[in-house]
Amino acid sequence: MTERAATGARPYRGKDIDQRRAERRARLLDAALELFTSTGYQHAGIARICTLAGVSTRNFYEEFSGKEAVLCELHERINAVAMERVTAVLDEARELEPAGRIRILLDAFLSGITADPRVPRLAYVEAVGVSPALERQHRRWVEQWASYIASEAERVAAYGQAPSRDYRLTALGLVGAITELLRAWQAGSSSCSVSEIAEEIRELMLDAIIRRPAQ
Amino acid sequence: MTERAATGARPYRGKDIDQRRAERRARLLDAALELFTSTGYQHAGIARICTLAGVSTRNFYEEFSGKEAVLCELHERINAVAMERVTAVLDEARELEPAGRIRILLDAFLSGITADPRVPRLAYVEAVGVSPALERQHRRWVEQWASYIASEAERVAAYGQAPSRDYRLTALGLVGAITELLRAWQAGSSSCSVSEIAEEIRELMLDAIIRRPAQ
DNA sequence: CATATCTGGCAATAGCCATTACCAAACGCT
DNA sequence: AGCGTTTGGTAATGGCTATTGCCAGATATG
Repeated sequence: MTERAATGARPYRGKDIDQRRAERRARLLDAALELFTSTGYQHAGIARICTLAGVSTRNFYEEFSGKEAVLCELHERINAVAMERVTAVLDEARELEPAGRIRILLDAFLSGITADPRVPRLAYVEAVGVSPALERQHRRWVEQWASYIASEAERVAAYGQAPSRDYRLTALGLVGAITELLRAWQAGSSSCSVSEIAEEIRELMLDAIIRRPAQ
Repeated sequence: MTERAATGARPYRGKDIDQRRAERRARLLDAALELFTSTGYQHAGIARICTLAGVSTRNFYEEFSGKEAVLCELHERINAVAMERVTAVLDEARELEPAGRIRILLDAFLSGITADPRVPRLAYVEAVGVSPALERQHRRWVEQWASYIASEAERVAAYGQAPSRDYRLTALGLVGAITELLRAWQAGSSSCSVSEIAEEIRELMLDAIIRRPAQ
């Protein structure tokens, strides 16, 4: 009688139960991305997100603990997807010379992140200064990107094209440079093109890594 | 009889009327800076700001139109003060060689902005993604700082130590690098010292400006 | 075909907080 | 010293929105 209560894997409305949950989740994330980047995170109401997603508020709370949880997941996904893409591309180019790897890394990252202008907007504007938790998450990713860049720099150094030194701060600065250029790009789409940004960052990065020992 | 209503410059409680207003304003700004950077802008209530400032909510609305106006003014002041300081220092060093000017510029900016950790926190974390108006204000200042750096770079170029080219994007990236390093510094005070940041940015900047024509 | 069970939408609730009306007290002028 | 005016604190109000309880409809199974 009551022992069937724990089933839950039975198809219901043509689809599996957690399949529908997943679809709702995806629609909610899409709608949230849209609203967070148009009306802004603060002024985006849960009701509106649900309406846009075609999901009731009841179901919203079945998936997320609140608005901030949605923002967290979006932020996490954006970074994870970008990181995965970059890692995959760099794994392909294992035999390439270090400087070429950096070019590849940047192209992969930038083409991915600028495919949808809402993505950099969410990651670099809307998700800033929201809560201590999100701030920690953001710092974690920044550190991760920085150490990724630093390890590539060390590879260049091992190749003999750059001095052997601690690249942590340099990498952190480069992450900031990329972030700011993307933020500017996203704010006014007329000010500069993606290829210009890519070119600029590439030069900035190579100059910072292949640095003359001292001045 | 009623014509005296427009006076308002008569001393009231020992002090002039607009003098007291100015003092209240200052106290409110101080209290807001403190709360915005501790509990965060969003979760900082107007009542708390007033309590901390020793000012009633009534007087708050006499000075500011709302919480966001306070944040705007803080953001504006921080940038204006920093810009003034940098301009003053550079005016002194009019005869210095261009590369030395850049060193001076950075030292002045960094020593000023890091004197109070709350300042970079407010400018680079709390004031981000709050409203379209604040975002515009932020962009205005970023552009201003970037063009300032760009003009210094052109000075280096004119001196013959750097190629003559468009430095706008480079400067924008450098602003981002500075911002990110300060954001990291402010987040965890143990990760890096101000002097390390200063050193790093100096190198980053000089390398980016005194760039080999092409590679 | 009927019933027990699950699902999801609607609307009520409840808490929070900005904003302002009002009143009491302080102050300067005559 | 008294009065009219200005000041400032307090407390009420009003609106907004996140959150959840409840019910009607849908669904699979016996």
